[in-house]
Amino acid sequence: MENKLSHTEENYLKAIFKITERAEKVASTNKIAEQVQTSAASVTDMLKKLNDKSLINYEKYKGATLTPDGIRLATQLVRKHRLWEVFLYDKLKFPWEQIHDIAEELEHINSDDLINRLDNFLGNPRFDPHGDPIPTSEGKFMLRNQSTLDSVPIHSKVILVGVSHHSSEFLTYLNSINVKLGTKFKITGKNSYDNSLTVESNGTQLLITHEVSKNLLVKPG
Amino acid sequence: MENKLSHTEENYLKAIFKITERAEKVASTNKIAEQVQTSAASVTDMLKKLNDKSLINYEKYKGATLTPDGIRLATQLVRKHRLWEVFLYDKLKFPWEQIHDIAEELEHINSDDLINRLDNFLGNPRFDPHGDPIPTSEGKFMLRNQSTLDSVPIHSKVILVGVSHHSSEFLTYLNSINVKLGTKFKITGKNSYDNSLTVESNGTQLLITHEVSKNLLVKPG
DNA sequence: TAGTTTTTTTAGATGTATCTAAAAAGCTGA
DNA sequence: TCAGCTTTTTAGATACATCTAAAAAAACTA
Repeated sequence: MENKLSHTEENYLKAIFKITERAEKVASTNKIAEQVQTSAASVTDMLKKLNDKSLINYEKYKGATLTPDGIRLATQLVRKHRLWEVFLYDKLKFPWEQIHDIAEELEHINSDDLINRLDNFLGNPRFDPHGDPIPTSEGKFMLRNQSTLDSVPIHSKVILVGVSHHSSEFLTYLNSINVKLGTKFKITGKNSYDNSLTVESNGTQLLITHEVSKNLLVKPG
Repeated sequence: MENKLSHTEENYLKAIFKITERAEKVASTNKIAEQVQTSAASVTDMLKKLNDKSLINYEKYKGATLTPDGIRLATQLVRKHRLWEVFLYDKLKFPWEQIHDIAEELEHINSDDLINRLDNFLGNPRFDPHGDPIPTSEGKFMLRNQSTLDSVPIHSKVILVGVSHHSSEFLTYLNSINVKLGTKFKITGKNSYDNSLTVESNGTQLLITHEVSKNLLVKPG
């Protein structure tokens, strides 16, 4: 845990964190390969290496989980990524669909002093421009009671507080229908045959497909 | 010139720029090795590679100079480095002796949009916290009529506008004698046997060695 | 200019991150 | 359960950046 990690190693840790954070208990070789956009063979090599460094628990054919050290490092990477996103969005006025890729690079810069000063400079934000919580320097996440738009009952009134995909395509689509964090929705209809929704927002009616609604995080409002 | 360069390649370009910017017409293998802290053999390998990419002119045993493309890239790196230094100093309130090393990492992030937005965010500064000029996005440098403190006549009054070494040791020493950009000096004495100076600054007398005075850039004031 | 010293290059390794192709292990369903 | 499919690993290459040791070229200097 004393040695600095390469960018590549850091990206693998983040990928395993991301995979095991949601549904899966362990991150399989193929899932990781997909996440870091490489071959399964390369992943196997890296898993051995990270296992030797005690950052993951890995056994042949059984996938990987993060060790406490691995979790700590991955959480700090997430903290850095999200704080840089706030900087790019709030200070440099980048549109939200462009911040992810630049933050991917900035997050690899290693200086605790830098990131803590940045945190203060930004006013210690607790959520990033996609609505994701920013871990504290101790690794604690702020939790929020939120649900996905596809799971709230008809006639509910909700506020968009986050998006669970950060791709430029998805966010650009949301821009085009004038949906952003803070946008209020009232569910006016549910179509059970394709799970699409009709909602009222900004005084207009919108059709939201299931593919979109399951990636919109909302709270009652 | 279309391919992205590795951090290492960029560091070599910067090193050659730095060497040929001052005295030397060409950058020798050994000078470069010293600058990037590696062996002469490694430098030879890299010079061949950069020559193949048309970023430098290199002939065996004859050292290297930058091509126009190489100059353009090196200048953009200098621009990025110095703008990040302004950010770290002005916005994050880092002391000036700590900003160089972090900017070394930040300068490798590639996004013209990022750096131009940063420039605007910082108010389009023309000099960095060490007093070095920041190139414009077109690669133009602001020049200033300045001289080194060791070369001004006795009884002159001058203002410190730059330092030509950025090492943490040197800058920490200047902090300790309460010298910073903008500090005014009056030369009260010159000791010809060791070229040290006595100066009046902030109402107190200081002894400045030749080693220090030749790295202080001043303008009349 | 011829010998000596310095500088630079070549040759041959090492370690990291990657790949493809093929083998091995694991899973699944008739 | 075992044949076939999927997943994962191994084996063997490639490319990059680096090193040390030794050879070659260039630069001094007496």
